[in-house]
Amino acid sequence: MSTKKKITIKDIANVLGLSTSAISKALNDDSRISEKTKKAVRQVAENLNYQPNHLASALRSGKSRLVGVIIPRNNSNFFSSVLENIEEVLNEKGYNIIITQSNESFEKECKCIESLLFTQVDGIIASMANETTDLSYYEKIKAKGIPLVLFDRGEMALEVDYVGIDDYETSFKIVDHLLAQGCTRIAHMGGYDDTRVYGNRIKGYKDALKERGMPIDERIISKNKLRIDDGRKVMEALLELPNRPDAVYAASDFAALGALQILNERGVKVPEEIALVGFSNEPFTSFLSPAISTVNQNSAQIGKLAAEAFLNRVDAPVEKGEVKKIIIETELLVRASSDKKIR
Amino acid sequence: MSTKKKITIKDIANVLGLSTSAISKALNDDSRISEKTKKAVRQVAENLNYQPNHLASALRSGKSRLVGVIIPRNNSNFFSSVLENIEEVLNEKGYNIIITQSNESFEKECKCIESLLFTQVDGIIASMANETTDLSYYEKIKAKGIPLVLFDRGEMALEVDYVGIDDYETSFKIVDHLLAQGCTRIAHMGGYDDTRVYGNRIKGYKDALKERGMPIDERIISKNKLRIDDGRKVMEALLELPNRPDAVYAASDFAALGALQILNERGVKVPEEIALVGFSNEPFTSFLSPAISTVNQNSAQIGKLAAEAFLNRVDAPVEKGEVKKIIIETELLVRASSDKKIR
DNA sequence: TATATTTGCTACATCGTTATAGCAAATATA
DNA sequence: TATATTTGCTATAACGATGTAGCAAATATA
Repeated sequence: MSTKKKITIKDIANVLGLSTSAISKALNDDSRISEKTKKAVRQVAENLNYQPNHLASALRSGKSRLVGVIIPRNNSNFFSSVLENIEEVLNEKGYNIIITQSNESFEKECKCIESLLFTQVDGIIASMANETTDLSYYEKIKAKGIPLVLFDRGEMALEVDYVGIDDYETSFKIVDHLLAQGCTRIAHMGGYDDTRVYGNRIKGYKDALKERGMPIDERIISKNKLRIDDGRKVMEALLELPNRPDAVYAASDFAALGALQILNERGVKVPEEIALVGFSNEPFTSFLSPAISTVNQNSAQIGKLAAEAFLNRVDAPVEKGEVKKIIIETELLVRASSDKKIR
Repeated sequence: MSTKKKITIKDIANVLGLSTSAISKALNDDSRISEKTKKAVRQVAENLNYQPNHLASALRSGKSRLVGVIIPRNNSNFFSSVLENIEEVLNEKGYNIIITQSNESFEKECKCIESLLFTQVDGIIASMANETTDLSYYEKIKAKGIPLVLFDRGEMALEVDYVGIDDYETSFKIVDHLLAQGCTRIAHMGGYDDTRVYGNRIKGYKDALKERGMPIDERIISKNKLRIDDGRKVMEALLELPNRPDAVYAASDFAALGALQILNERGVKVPEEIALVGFSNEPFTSFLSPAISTVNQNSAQIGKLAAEAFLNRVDAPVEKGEVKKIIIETELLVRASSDKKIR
């Protein structure tokens, strides 16, 4: 009943009168073992219900077949979709993933790295916490020669592979869309611009306006944490202005939600009086009325590409192999909140 | 520069002219090593930037200090909150967690179990996929003597520790609340009743009505996957009925959302004409207008208790130690969708 | 003072695999 | 037929830690 006794390759070896090396090779499909023996070994392994001891092989081979993933927080659809795809790609190659959450805290992020290294992961795929500016822990990973791939929240300063979207370019798409809707005064709810992502969105927004010959008014540009409440407060302030904006581009769906709540509460017509666009395609944006236009970041693709970047690094020589920065296309999802039905 | 060379206890031993056993013992704070030596060892370890090899100690000690967690899907707030708390409790005790997702598929769930066992986890904390009825894989975990804790989606059939809410009792709370609001015809959007969770909610709903002397009408009880679209379809059908319900209790927030969309689209006043209550406290329920009343499942507590249940199993003799079924209180969050302001 | 106990360490085996070297038999090549 | 190569396996030593046995010196007990 109780399978207390653990079956090892030694047991298989005893049954077949072979050496443990032969068993190990047979199970790993080594060319120097005859087909006949392999078949017999596999048969016996199954009969005995043999389960390879991962720890032993990892210790001996120096490969744990474990990949650590660090995400800021697992409450957004974006990250859970990225994770799902990383897992799918890596599982196929025999890797398991260990997921850790930094909770947007630099300190916790360091702990995550520590414990992943402790667990002897073969690589780390990470999205940095917003508050992280000290890159020494990431340098430590690199120094150990462990493949490191960043996604979404990266740092160009770090010489590592990166997969993300073009935030700058996406701001152009949004601004152009709003201009095409006839908007002439587009406000921006931005994140703190010391994070690359939000900085680029702000920069793209300003450059787009400039290139289209529109004025930039700092009074309708805000920077904060982009939570629902931030969106509410900023929207309230915007409505107080002598000349209201006729569009709001929020760099986060949560801020956009806050803005929409205020607009609905005040009876401001969306999109007729003020058009609204968010960012990230959180599922709830489509639940609301009006549904909020937003940006699909192709999270599935980001996950797949990040996993593949890791796999390439494992094979390819790590040293001096020109890091890859992969930027993928975003898709502007135009919904009711910014669709004036103009043709 | 490149720390290619790995530092082991052997290196520390060489520096100090001691044996490796002495180093191991010193680092593990063995009483048979003098304070002076311990201090010296710790000092050298730090100087050399020694990182213990987890695989080696896991192999030798037979304890990996890894705990596997299986969740159906990581897109709900509930699971991500449970995870966060499991991690917090276990990290503190020196455990790392490996998160796997079954995607609600029995087949994938089996793979998750396989790969967790392969990774030699010290225990598994799981919430079962809805379609799982064959418990043989879970029996396999038990047979191996590895602590197993189920949460939320469990099976009484399995003799293992369990942490969850009282779905049956919660249905009483909801029905009573709706009755108190003056509702007399309460519809139920339920899940498939072969899953314990949904079965209990349905049972609680019916028994509550019975106990309060209300009739049960099968025509206003539906069973499906409780996605947004299911909620929409069922709500449409309910509105077609000759005698509409004046309240809807949906066993999922997503179904409740679908229902609300239809009600809003048709101009049915919520809660005046039809009151609505969901289940799970997904964040979006509070974003909507009207905000949907729902049930807070105390996910944080579930996570903490599940982790603690595992820790207890590790210490306590596993055999015949009466399994613990922990049921925690839920909280009904009354919001606009069911609050008729009656006193 | 003789014996028992404690202290502080060393030597060695071990966890379950895999990597390396090597060897006999079978097969290919000259 | 003699030599080279391939095939199919064995023996042995790791990987890096830890647990057990044991031993000398220091300390306690009789």
